[in-house]
Amino acid sequence: MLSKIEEILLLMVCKLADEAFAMQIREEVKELTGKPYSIGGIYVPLDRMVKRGWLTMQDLPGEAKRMGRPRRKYLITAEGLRLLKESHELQSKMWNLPEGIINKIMLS
Amino acid sequence: MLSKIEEILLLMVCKLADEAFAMQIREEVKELTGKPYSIGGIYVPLDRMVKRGWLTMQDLPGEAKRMGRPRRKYLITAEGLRLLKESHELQSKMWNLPEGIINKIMLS
DNA sequence: ACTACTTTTTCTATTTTTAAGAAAAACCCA
DNA sequence: TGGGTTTTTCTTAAAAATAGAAAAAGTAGT
Repeated sequence: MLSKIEEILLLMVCKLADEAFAMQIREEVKELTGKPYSIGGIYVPLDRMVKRGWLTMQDLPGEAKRMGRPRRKYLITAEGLRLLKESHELQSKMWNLPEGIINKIMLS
Repeated sequence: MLSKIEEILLLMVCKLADEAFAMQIREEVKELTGKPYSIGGIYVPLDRMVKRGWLTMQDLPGEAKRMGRPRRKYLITAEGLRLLKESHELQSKMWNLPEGIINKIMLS
C-alpha cells in the first residue's frame, strides 16, 4: 500500500509532467499540504520509488538554463500508475459510508 | 498528518460505532483492503491514537457474552474527528486535477 | 474443581519510513 | 578565476509499520 507521501509525490509527478523536478515537486507539496517539506522529505521517498520501479529519472544535463546540477526529471511508470489508481480506488471505497456517518465527520 | 492506517482505523471506528472492538475493526480492515492484518498491526496504531487523544477506550467487563478479556470499545474524540475531516479534505484537494491527468491514471 | 480450549489483549523486537539538514556538485556571471 | 546560487547526495535520528509470542479471562466438558 502506498504511504501518504508516496501517493502525493506520484500524483504531483503526474501533474507537473514536463516540469517534474524535485524542487518543483517540493513546492507543489508545500502548496497542497500547507506545510514546508525538508529536502530529504522529498528526495528520499522519490528515490525509493525509483528503486522500486514506480518512477524513472531522466537526466537533462545543462539543457535547461539554470544553476546547479543536471536537473533530473521524474516520470511515472506503468506500475506507478497502477498503484496510484489502486490507492484512489481504496479511498473511494473507504469513504463510501452511510450519509449519517459522513455528516458526523464533515460537520465536526 | 494522519498515516494511511490511522485514517482507515479512525474511519472504521466511526463506522462500527457500538461494535468498535479491536478484532471487529481488524475484520473490517481486512475486508476493505483485501489483505489480512497482524494483531499488532491493529493494536499498535489504535493504542498510539488513544495516547494522543484521538480515540478513547471504554471497558465493557463481562457485559457482552464472549470469551477472553473484558472487551474494549473504541470511541473517536473530537480531535480525532477533526483530523479525519482534515485528511479527507486534503484528499479531495489532491485529486482535484485536470480531467486529462485523472483519465491517464484511471484508465491505466 | 480441574483441564483444555477460545478469544482478546499486552508486550516486544525487527524492519521500514519519515524527517531534517549538512555537504558536495554543477553551473552562472562579474 | 572566484563568489554566489541551485539542485542533488548522503547521513543521522525519530517515528511508524509489521509480525507474532505470551498472558489474561472466561467457558465447557468431565
